[in-house]
Amino acid sequence: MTTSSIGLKPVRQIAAHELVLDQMRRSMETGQFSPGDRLPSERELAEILSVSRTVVRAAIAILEREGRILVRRGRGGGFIVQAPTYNSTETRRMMRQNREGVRDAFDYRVIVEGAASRLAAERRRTADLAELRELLTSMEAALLASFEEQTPMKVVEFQRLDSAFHLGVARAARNPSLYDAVEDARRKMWLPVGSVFGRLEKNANDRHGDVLAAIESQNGDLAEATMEAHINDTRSTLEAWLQR
Amino acid sequence: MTTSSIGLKPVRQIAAHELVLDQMRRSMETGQFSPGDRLPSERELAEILSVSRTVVRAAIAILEREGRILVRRGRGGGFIVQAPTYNSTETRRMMRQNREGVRDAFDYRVIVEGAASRLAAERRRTADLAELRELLTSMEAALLASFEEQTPMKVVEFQRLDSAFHLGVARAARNPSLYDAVEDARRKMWLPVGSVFGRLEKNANDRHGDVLAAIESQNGDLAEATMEAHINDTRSTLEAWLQR
DNA sequence: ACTAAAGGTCAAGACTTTCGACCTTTCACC
DNA sequence: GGTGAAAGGTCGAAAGTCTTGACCTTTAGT
Repeated sequence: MTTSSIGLKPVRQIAAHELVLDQMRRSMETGQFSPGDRLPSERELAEILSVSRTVVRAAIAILEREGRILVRRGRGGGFIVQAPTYNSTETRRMMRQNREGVRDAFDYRVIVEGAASRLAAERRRTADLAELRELLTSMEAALLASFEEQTPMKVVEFQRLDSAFHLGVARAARNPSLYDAVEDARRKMWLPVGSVFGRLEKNANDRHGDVLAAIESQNGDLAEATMEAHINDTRSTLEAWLQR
Repeated sequence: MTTSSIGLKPVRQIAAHELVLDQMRRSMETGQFSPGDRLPSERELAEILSVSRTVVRAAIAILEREGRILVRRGRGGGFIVQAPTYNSTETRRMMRQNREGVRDAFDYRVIVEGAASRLAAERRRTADLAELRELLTSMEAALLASFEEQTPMKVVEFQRLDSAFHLGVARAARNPSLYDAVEDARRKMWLPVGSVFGRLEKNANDRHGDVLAAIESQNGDLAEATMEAHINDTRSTLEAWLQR
């Protein structure tokens, strides 16, 4: 008879190149490197990440196959970040088959981002407000620009700023675990989803101003409620898009 | 000139035996194995965790050095879980030097466990209630027993049940990310802290009943508020203990 | 006393990662 | 236009970790 031992699951050792891949993905997704930027050179990356070049190359090879970066040889070459190309039909199909997962992901976002917004209202400093305000104006600009010319590039730029704004709020909450949770929640679901809309809605930026205002006024309840409303707006938009 | 590249941190590859160690610790801390229990045999563990015996042994060796398990050879031998021995003076000193970390950890617990309690109220099924109710009565019994005879063993038993109760609430919320967050929050801070109190307060179980009642009545607001109050009670107790 | 069930040991081989040397491509500058 | 520097590309040896399987030792139960 084997012991039932629920709770002990097989461990999966994570290869060094997978860890590297993860970090590079994250750095691109959080907008540290935008489309067109060059990543640090192979040798620099190996140095920064303290792994061998071999490992860096393994990660790079995967990103290249995915089309996420372009590899150019020779002087002035390097790894150039490409705009992500999502297959919206595919994503939509996947999400339709996983309604429960989508719901859970949004519920989780509402919880952690709502709480982050509340704490941010209580703890924000002047520098936080300045940073968020700047992101807000950049988003306005990006949104307007995107209506004159709807390129994927513009959409990506807006989403990069959107991510930066939400993470900025989380940072202003000054709780490391909570920040990680927010980052995690966004990575898990929002990035693939968000990038699939393809074009921006006119109201995409409406709620951000309200959130910032609530944080500025140090009204925790309001800040939480506004953020929750914002995320639930997005949820509705997504659900409508899934119905279509 | 080196690229600044903030955000790309050195990756640390995690050895298989560390992953195993982690799972074994978790399984003991969440009360799947209590002091006195025998873990599955070396060979079974290797099978269950799909690693080689060598790896299992590496993890076991560490747990043994820490006094967390006792290794007995021969037939009828095995790995026997020991009651954890925390050094309360040491822990207190560490926590005094890290007040901010303690505050953040409690803030995080309030957020995720409060939210879990709310969702649990909305989604709980009959089976959840039965499970929680049973844990509650076991806790009552353990608490009473601990007053007749304050052994470390009794305290550990109560804490095991306490953990099971809180995780049970999180499970009833039926959101995997949130469950992980609750587990994480408890592991990060509460287990070392909780086990350091040394003896149980008479009111240690008072709030659990209220939490369960609120969840039973499907009153989300109340369930959240009660859980928050419970955790903040604990926070106060801990802070008083740190002052002493 | 024997046997089965446990932990303990060892060695060969596979796989991953590191390190260092060298090759090839490309651009910028002279 | 040549040349050098800066990039990616390739290779091979050595070190480290993990797997596998065979075997040893200890101990409790029959």
